[in-house]
Amino acid sequence: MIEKTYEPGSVEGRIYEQWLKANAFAAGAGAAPGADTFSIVIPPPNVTGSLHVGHALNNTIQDILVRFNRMLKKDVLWQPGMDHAGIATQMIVERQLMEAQEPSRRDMGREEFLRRVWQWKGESGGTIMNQLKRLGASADFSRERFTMGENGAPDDQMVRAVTKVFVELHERGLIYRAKRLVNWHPGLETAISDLEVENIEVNGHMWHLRYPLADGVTYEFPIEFDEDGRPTAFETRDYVIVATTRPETMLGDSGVAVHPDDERYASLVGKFVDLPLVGRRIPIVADEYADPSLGSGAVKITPAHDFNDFEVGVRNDLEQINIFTTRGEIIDTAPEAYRGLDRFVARKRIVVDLTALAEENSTRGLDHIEDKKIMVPHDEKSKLVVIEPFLTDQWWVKADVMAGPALASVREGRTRFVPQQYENTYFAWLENIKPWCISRQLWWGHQIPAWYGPDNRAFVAHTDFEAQAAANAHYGKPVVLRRDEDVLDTWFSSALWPFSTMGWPDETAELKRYFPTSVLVTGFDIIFFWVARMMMMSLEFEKTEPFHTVYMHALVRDEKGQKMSKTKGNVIDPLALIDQYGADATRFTLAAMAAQGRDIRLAINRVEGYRNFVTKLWNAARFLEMNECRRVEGYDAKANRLPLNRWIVGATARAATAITKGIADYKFNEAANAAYDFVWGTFCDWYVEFAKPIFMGDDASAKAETRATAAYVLDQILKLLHPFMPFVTEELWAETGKHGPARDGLLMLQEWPHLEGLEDPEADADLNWLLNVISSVRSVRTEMNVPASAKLPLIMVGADETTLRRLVASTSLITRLARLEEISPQSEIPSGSAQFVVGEATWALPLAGFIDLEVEKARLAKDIGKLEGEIAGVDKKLANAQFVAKAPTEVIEEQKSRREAAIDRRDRIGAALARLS
RNA sequence: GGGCGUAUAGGCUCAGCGGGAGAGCACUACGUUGACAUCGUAGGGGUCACAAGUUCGAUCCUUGUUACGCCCA
Repeated sequence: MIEKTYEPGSVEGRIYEQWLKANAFAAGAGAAPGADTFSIVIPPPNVTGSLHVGHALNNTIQDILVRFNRMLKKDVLWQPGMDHAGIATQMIVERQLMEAQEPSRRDMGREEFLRRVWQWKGESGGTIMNQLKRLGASADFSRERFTMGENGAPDDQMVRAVTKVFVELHERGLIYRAKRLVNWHPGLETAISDLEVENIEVNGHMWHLRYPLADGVTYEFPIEFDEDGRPTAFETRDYVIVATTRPETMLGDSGVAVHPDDERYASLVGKFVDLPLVGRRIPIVADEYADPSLGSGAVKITPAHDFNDFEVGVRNDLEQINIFTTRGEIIDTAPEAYRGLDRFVARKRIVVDLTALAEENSTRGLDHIEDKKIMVPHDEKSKLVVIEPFLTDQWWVKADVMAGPALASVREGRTRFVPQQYENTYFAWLENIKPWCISRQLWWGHQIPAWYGPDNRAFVAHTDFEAQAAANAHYGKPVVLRRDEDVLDTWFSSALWPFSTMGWPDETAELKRYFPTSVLVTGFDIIFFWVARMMMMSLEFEKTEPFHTVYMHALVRDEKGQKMSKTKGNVIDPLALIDQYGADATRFTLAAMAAQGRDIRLAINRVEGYRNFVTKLWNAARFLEMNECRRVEGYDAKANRLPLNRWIVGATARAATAITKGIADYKFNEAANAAYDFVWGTFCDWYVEFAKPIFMGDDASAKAETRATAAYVLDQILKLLHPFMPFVTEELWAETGKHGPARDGLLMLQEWPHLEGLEDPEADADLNWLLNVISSVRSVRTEMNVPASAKLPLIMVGADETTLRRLVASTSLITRLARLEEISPQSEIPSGSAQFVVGEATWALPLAGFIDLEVEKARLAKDIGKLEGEIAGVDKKLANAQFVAKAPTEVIEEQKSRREAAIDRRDRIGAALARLS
């Protein structure tokens, strides 16, 4: 017996265990012999992560695709795994050490610290994998991979993959080491990539500083102008004014730049200024970077602490003077007064000191301060720490070179984006890509396979043994090597994910079978971080694209359209949704709202609505069971006699087509809605209602056919809904399997319905007529305020043979569903009746003494008004010679038949109205 | 500043689309109906942001404007 209520909480865990026990998620489970493959690699969630609603959407979509393709009997692999998430994970463990008042990372040393991180990873990392299981994810968890492998050891396959890629890219000249400005995180004391920096606009200031000219040099600076902007008055100055948003960087100034065409300063190029507070003599250079229209037109140049200034410095051979420690404090080579000060403290101190200078001498020190909105680089994760351009030695990937093939793949259609518009985003970034800084000054991650000799020459090699050999050969004697302490950017290893998870660099069977993958499902926010880099790495090492299709799904926002964030407190926890409404309702909601190219505003009431849908399905199945609708061995859906049953199998076929097409086109909302409409709006609302009188009647053969058909259609529904709602469908599959022929296994391994050829236009016409009559009676009853309890007679006038035949076949149905007393064909409409028109016939509900004539007249008049409007519209079109001449004939025919139908209807209703007065 | 996207029911969340404006929620009325009140039946409600253009015909295509969102600088 199917329970009275469906309780997801008690069913889901049990069903999931059954799937696991049956090994139904394993690669190739249920596949037809020799079937095509379908493979997906999961976007590996951070090992520190927990399931948020974005993951829920991402994995719901993957699971729908995977379950669908598995039911198509393909050889399916959904490859799961996690990312070691270098920075995030290291921070978590460091914080734990701090909270437990244990020795810090540096105090305990690298080896012990890493042991602790692995320990933590083993204990509490991977929560998210269990949370994915709650969602119903059918990934092959036996193949779970981690970006750092089992234990991070050099001979671990995942580590070998990274090492091989690094070494070979280095050999090919695509990885190099160089001293460049990087985005430096002074809190974490590591470099980060430009993608991990977020520029945030803040209210800042522009400080205008006077730099005195050296060697007694003066010049004439224009201070008044005529209408045409020509200078009319000058003053003699022995200083230049430079403007900066970061006064503290003046400690590292090594030049002042003016534009080569700026006449005001032409005489100063090649002269020097004495840097205030520091006393350094620095040159004035001409460089096009200086914009004459901004501020005074002269800019201070700090090559070691600004990306633009760095370039200016290189062009003009200016010194690169670093003024910060790795923690963003002023270094000891700076003037004593500032040593050891934090960046922002130093800024204040310098402004104070420059102000003091100005008070002593009005041609020195601070000129003035201007309020200005400025863009400040922040750490993209915390959005709190200001990122510092910092000069260090780092490892870089020549991303611009590798971008070429990655661009070509998409341009030439070997990989396509869905929706396509994201290709533009991809192109725009790859066309302007900058070198990728891949080294991080962390401990948690893939340690860079480079060893340094006594003179700091780097030997890049697969193993220390190999490096040692190379070094010994190079120096001609045994030397002591020191391994690079740094690790690689997390995204370096994630970039290899589609093939490293399949065993690369070993030539495994999986790699051969499942790579390249079929589709990547991910959010657009990691196109650059991940998608583009997987493309580059795969094309470089496997000479093929890692996936044929990239499906980009939307961002999930709250119902007001705001990004969910912990600080805003508007986070919807998918696990809470699953607890409250069930995994199926949660999944169905996400799928139903996943329209392409549009953000999802998740509204709880939608989840509630789809929870109700789960209940509806449950109850329908329960009703069928109660009415002994059992599957029949050898049932043939094409052999039905009753129009009702011929109609429903045809409608099922249409629904199957729509759902199949929706999933295949990545239009999950269309598939979900087609399923919802069919199951609720057609199967439950009409078919089951029509079936009731048959079940209660005594026509044994009709009863048998309808029972068998109902059971058959329910089976199809369970299959069609399974990718969206795996739990409730699997449970009902088992319940309905208790009667009738034995099931051959789990629903998730059944074959997807192929129902072509079941459509039956004749039955459709019969049933549409029936729906129409019943709806019309119901509508009239409501509008006439007829109590639901009142059973009325229905009179039909002017029916043709078809209608009579239909009426004979369906009298009991109509009587029941429209709550009638009896139905009789008559030759005349009784006076005082409410009337309506279906087809050629006019129908009447004799309500004399009961209906309000005026209300009925108004109702009919309103209908006529609508029809008149429609007729007028069509007439106008048909009267237009251009329309008749140019519109396609089928459109014209359609308009004509619409017009006829409307006129016919209007006339009949008009006649009904006339009878009332 | 450059790029991308979105504007559809007097409320909310959203479909759709070159020829007849849709769903769910909310709302109103009714509910003695042997699956389901997590329900049923019916109903009200939109000049599809604004303007111009293309077209026989525009909610849909083009351009512009406005508003909002996102990405990049």
